[in-house]
Amino acid sequence: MNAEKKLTELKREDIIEAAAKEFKTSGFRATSMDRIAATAQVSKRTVYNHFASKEVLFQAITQELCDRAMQISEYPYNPEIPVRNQLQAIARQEISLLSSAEFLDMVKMITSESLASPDLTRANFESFQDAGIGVVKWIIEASKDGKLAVTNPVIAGKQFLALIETFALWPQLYGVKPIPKKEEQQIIIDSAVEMFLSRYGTSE
Amino acid sequence: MNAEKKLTELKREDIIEAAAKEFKTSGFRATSMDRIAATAQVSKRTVYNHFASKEVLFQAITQELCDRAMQISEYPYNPEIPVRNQLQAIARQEISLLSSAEFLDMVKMITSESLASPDLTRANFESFQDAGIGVVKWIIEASKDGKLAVTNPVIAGKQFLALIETFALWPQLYGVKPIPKKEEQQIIIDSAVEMFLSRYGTSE
DNA sequence: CTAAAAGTAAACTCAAAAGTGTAGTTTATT
DNA sequence: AATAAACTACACTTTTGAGTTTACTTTTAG
Repeated sequence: MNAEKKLTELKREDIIEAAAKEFKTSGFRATSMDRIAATAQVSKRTVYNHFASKEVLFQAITQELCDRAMQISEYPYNPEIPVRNQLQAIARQEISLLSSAEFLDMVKMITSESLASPDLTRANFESFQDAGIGVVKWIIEASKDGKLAVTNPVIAGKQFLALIETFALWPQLYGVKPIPKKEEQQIIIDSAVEMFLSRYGTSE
Repeated sequence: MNAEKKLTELKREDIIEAAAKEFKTSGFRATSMDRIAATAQVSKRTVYNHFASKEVLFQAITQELCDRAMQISEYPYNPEIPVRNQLQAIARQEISLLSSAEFLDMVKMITSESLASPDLTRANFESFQDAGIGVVKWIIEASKDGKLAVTNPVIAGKQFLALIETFALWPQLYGVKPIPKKEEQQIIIDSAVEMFLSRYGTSE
């Protein structure tokens, strides 16, 4: 009787799924364990049998979402392709991450909690810290190859991401603007790449 | 017996001051009315005599802080001064706003609440919306004067602010970095101005 | 001086929500 | 079939915090 997953595993998944949904829509404090149990269609006691406390459950979820969202950001430099094209590709990649509802929900969730209780989300920030590192590496390689004139790659990397985030992350985080559509994304990409290359591009 | 302010006015100010302090450090939900009363050295009943509810008190405070923080952002264009210098002045002004602990506390406060309950802080966003408008106006004037080659002033304005905020606002909001010191501020200003002019500067 | 207006302390109601204990039921394993 | 492990319903304790009531004191204004 083990063709399917064991009951206890199924329950655990139900709980995680329900909690993720509730935390995303309402945040940590506004979500009660009773509600999570109800949504998961599971006894509250079962929730506590799997997760010792609300905080443990929250961290389990954010950490998993965080890891999943962050793993897509290595950009190998390729000397055969013009830097402009590579930059566009990087920007496209970044913007597609920012434009996923899942990512945005996670940022909201973590932001709203981190401001109130920094300890709860400290682990997540370690992930975020390294978010821009892929771009920086790429910039260093491109500079070595003489295709960019960058003296401070970390600053340059942040600038590049800032030019994207100011249109495709912060306004959405505050609910001021919806996630940009394809054409808007293209405008954002072009404006960022154009500015970056104006500043740091060489001959080309 | 009216040489000084009336008692009731003093009490009201004490309450506002205490509430502002508590909301700033702990946010809306984590701050209790008992605590505000204690900090203000006032009876809890007195708090409720002045402010009908916690929300009313919160909105009174954020709105005032918001108005105060936002009024400093008109940048008249001056054709006699090189655009580079004017841009530096604008950047300095912006960064000095972002670098005030008061402003940052307010952003934290409003952010953490707005993500959990958007209604509570909707009024504040109207103020924020117009934050970048002074820069945009300046860019338009400078373009008319032929000193900048900008096709979309709104985008350009956002980009300029983004280049500052990515170093002097977002990291501080998330508690990752402290408010930048004078020398760091200068680096931020220079990097933003340099990039902006590389992209949009004319002859010069 | 006196009445009204405002403040005070402390006990109170009420609701929400975290987490626990228990007794009984279902599922899995041997 | 029997036993252990997991789940369930539900009652329970405890804490926290918003907002109120009450009985009393202080301040202000006529």
